[in-house]
Amino acid sequence: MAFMRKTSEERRQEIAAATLHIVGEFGVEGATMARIADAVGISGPALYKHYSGRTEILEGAMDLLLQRVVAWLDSSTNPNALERLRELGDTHAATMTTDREGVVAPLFEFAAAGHRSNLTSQMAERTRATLAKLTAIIEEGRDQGTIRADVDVRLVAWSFLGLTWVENLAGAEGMAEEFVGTGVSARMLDKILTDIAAPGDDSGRAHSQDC
Amino acid sequence: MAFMRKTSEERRQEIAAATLHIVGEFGVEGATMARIADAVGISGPALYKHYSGRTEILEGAMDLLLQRVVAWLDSSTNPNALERLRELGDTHAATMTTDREGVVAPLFEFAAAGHRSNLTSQMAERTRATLAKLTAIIEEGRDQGTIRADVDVRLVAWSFLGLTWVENLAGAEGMAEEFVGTGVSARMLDKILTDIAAPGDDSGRAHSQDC
Amino acid sequence: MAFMRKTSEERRQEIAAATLHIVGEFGVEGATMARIADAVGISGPALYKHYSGRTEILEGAMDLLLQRVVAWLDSSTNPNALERLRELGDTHAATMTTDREGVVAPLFEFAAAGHRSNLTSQMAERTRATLAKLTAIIEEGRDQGTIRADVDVRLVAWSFLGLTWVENLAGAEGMAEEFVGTGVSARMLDKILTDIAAPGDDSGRAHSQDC
Amino acid sequence: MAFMRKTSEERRQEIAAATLHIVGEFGVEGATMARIADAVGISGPALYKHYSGRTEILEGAMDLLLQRVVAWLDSSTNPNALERLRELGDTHAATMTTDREGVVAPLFEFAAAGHRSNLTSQMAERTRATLAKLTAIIEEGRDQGTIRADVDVRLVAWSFLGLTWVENLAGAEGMAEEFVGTGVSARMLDKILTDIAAPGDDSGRAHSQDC
DNA sequence: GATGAATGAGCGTTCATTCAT
DNA sequence: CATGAATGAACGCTCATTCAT
Repeated sequence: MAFMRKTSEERRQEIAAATLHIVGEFGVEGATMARIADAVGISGPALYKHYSGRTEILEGAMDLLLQRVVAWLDSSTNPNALERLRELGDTHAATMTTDREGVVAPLFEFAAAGHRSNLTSQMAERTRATLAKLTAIIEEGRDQGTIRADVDVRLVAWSFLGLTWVENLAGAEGMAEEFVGTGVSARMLDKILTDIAAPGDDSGRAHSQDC
Repeated sequence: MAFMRKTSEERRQEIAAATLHIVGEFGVEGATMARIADAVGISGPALYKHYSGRTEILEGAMDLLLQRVVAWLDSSTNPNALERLRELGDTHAATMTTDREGVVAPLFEFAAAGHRSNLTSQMAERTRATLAKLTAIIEEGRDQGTIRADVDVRLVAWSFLGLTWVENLAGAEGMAEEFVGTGVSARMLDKILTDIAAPGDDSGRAHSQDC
Repeated sequence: MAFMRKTSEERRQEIAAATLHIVGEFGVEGATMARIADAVGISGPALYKHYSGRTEILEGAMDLLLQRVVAWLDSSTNPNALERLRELGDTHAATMTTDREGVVAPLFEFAAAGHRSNLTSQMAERTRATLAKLTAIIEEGRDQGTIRADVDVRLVAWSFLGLTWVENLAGAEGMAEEFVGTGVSARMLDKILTDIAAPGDDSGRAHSQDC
Repeated sequence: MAFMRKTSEERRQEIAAATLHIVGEFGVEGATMARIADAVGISGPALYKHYSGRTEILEGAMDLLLQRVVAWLDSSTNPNALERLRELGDTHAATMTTDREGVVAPLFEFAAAGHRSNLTSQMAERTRATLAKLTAIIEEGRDQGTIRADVDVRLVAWSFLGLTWVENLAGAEGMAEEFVGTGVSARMLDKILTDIAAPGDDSGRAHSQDC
């Protein structure tokens, strides 16, 4: 049990996951081969049996990250698109405190490192994919009548995505408590959703009172 | 106060400024002593005559950054607080393309690096100062009647600050064109301001149509 | 002798041959286990089933090389010893351009690496064998009257061997064209042979004019 | 005395010399940064204060080598060109046993490594320079009447250079004793010089008896 | 008081070799 | 018995920092 040899695919996943965690904790540049190897429990050069080099490991970590983001976006099966958005927002805010290193932290680190490493294009691509997914949800809501017809879809998608970013940044700056904990973040989400909720639909927990 | 003591102080400023620029271009971890010394024109260990080490230099750079942020917040002298917010937002969006390295880029880099260097607390402090300043402006607007009385001041301050953050992150991810260039960012700003504009006040360039 | 025992022996030969080629192309230090395994088509530690380690593989390659050198020395069956020497010289110069990797290149590489690996003694042995063979040819020529009786046999043997070495070194330095291509090498061979040709024997294509 | 700081130029020379020696002993690929640093008495990365990297160190070593070769070629001031050649040959054979690592060994190693590293062109250039210098000496001898007029200058130059190469290779193969020690090398030099000596000139110590 | 020399820690990577499977 | 996983040593190189000068 102690010194079990793992198969390559297991190891690859293990390495990617460990790297993702390390990126979340120490940043992309802090994700050194030694730290990764240490986290996996193997020794330095052994990483090269599973990946061709550090870059490929980082790419593998990004792939895993992407999967997790997709999983997040698919995590809500609520048929009501507006409700779905709210649940996504709630989930994101929740993971800010429960599993930062798993998704939001590395996501942010990759984005931050993006314009220096050559990972930029990949991150931009991923971001666009996320935007597209959000856009699709909003349009679905518009079609099903839960979201107002005159809504600026791109504006809303960016607002939603932006909110998650700000949560991340606040977390990175050690202000998660002040932004998320005190409910500011939740009120911002509420505002976004209330503003786009179709009249008569009470999916949004609160309503803008007089508009 | 002393006569020629300024030489050293000038050098400190020079070093801080150079460091800030380098941080904007290469990130916090890319701000190596060699690069800084090179940019200042002195070379190598001479930096230790003015600062006790790399950390202190970075702190000095952050101090300078803070000054610049304050200068930005004070850059508009418009008596109308609502208008002032709009001008600040416009200025930020503008500097995204004109002088990224000067303020927004290093600001973002410091925030990004924050939670692993020991600069976090300082950044949080700076962020709180900015929030306080924004809060003051909003309250001023409320008092002068240009901003609605029932506005959630903290929510608005965070929304405004968050918008600048998202602009930065979009820029870092190479998506400035898609977010700022296509006007999404401007529409988000407009939405924030329109929502808080006192009825009858037309400081906001556009109005939400039916509210 | 055994029936299917040849498989292993074949593999050994295969490995030795591949190694020889690699040594010719990348040098002794460039003959890595990975490259050898790759060339043979098996991969990695399988080599240890046939050889005890890298050193033994290199020794195996040298053995094969020795065989090939012997084959070269035996390649001419011309009964006239003087002619035989000329043919050997011509063959060597020819292989410089046609099959460098097969013999001359690895031969040179092993010689070059000799004094730091522990292969030196083997190479010296091989060299002595070659010298002995050349000596035998020269003495045979002397006995059959095609080579002058008063010739300094060791001097001639070394001169001949030295010429092949210089051809190799010139090739290694990228000066094959200047040394072999322009006929300098051929004239040196001619000079050696003319000087030792017995008077009246016209085996040498040219004659020293005034002796 | 113990920890004296050396000036850069001293160190550069020191490093080049040490590298040359190491190349002579361990080959070009064996000239590792650690070994060089060790030989100089400084520690690894300190080398980068004087050279930009390993390649530049190797080039520096080659420069030094070139100087030494030139010094060798200029070491004889004998007005008689034929005598000069003999003295050069004698000196070379002598250094084979007295200071192998200083010149001949590294010279050979660089030549041997040449076709793999990108030092080839430099070595070829150096070789051509040496050939040119030898050619000049031979032509000078022809003009002054100590060397026969009908001599093939290029052939002689290559023969002479080739002899030094063979001495080197023999040394590398551990056969210096058999080639140089027993006088074979000296007789080869004698033969070259005797063959080109102008009739009546007895600069050559020995004469071929009957030609 | 500024500089050049030097260092120790650490980086990503390669290689010959071992061992469980 | 051949392979894939793993390792320890070593490689060239970068960096923040110290210290003699």
